[in-house]
Amino acid sequence: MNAPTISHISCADCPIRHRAVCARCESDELEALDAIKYYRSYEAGQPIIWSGDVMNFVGSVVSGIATLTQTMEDGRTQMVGLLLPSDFVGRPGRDGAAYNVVATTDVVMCCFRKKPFEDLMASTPHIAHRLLEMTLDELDAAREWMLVLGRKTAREKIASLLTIIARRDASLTPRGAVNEMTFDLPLTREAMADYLGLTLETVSRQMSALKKDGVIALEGKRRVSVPDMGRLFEEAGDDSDGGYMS
Amino acid sequence: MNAPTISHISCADCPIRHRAVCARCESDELEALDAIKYYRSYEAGQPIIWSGDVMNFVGSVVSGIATLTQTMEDGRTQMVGLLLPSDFVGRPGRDGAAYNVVATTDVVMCCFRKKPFEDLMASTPHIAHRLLEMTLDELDAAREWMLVLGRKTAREKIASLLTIIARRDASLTPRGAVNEMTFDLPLTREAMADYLGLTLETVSRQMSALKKDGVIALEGKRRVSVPDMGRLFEEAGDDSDGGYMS
DNA sequence: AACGAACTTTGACGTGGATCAAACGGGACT
DNA sequence: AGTCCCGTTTGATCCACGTCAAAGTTCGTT
Repeated sequence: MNAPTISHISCADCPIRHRAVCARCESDELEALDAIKYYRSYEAGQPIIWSGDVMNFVGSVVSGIATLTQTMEDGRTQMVGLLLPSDFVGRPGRDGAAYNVVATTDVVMCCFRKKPFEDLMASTPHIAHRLLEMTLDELDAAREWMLVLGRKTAREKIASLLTIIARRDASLTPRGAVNEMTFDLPLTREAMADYLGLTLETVSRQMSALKKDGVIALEGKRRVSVPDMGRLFEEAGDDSDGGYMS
Repeated sequence: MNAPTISHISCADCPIRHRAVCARCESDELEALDAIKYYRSYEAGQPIIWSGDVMNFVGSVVSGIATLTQTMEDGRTQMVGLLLPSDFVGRPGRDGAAYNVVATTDVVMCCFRKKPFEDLMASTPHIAHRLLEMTLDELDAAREWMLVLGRKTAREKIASLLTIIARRDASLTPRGAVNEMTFDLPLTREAMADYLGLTLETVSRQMSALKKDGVIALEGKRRVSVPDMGRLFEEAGDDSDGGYMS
């Protein structure tokens, strides 16, 4: 498993402080992006994009958390991606959205109108390359998740999700390689279930089981403490530390 | 769901007749690709790339079928992609392979050494753009498959797989929108199970059930006739015809 | 403080698919 | 023709997770 590349598309003065702006950014690129950007806010629970809609923008999440989901006619839904600050939304060159994007907390997006962005992409190879790297990262993540969905038990699925959230949280506020950590779950039990291909009851039961077994501790419903990250990786069935240690 | 973009990377004289070479190909691009290409053959069952290996090439499948799989320590394996002729393998800019690639039939690949290919990419925006489109297609496919793995029943999973193979087969040998078709299954029951997150016994049982119910007919073990594609799409739980009709 | 709404936990029970096991092709060798 | 090997089918049983139902928790509102 390659460590995800840290690279994203961002205008010059977007308040994304969560990751360093890509070192290869040229100032003229930033200015050009700056000229076509605008901000949009969404409230928790509000849809950002509906599958099939015409999408006339692309953009990055500045703050908050959004989910990418697919739904069947009968209501069964599967989350196919989790969007955290600095994540990119949109598919240059495609007109329609393929998934539902919903804000799970209040969300601020930094948007670029699609046409000018595509023009900029055509004239700025760096941006196209970074976009390719980001898309390859997403593809890796999606395929890793296919293994989780297809072959892991409920307990392993929960542990895998906690691992992913812990890893992303650690990369937002780096503190070196530590063996214990605590973080907030940004998802309801139902959203976790949609991510994992489980029911919310099973998620709840497995969370309780992991707590009983001392793998995690819960403060309230949402705050999770992991006394031993190595133990959590084992529970997830991962053959590595998932790129968390370094 | 967007119809997948038909676009791929191919040298000038590769015998890929299965899809038209991208119309935007400039002849100088083709010549440049031609200069760095070489062919490799693999026998059925032979590994092409092992996860974690250093990959010093990228390339396209010319003939045959290969699978992309991930494996856990204890042997559980999940297929994360199916490579048919004209599909691209490799991740420009990445050194290590993230998955196992195995030839399921005899396979011929048209390879490009990675470094020269990356140089060419840097100097030829068209190639980078096409690669981005292909990666976006793969991402869409992976995410669609996440819904299958996470939320569909065994019977729906089988029907979904048959739908995909029928669709790809139809695009290789176009014959207009027809309601019945027959094709060869390029996979063993075990490979189907690995794709679907099931056991081979369950795959076999569900195939028998679909046969008993008249959704499919089997000639031998591998040849499948579908008297009514619409019926198959319904069985797959798809809200659309999966892009097959046109 | 009392209420209600949304989320979560827990229990009892049913079932779809996994597991274990055995038999059944069909093609490639003697 | 026989037999070996590999893939496939089918059967019997089990269990992880889904389903249905009820109670508990948290938090905002009156």
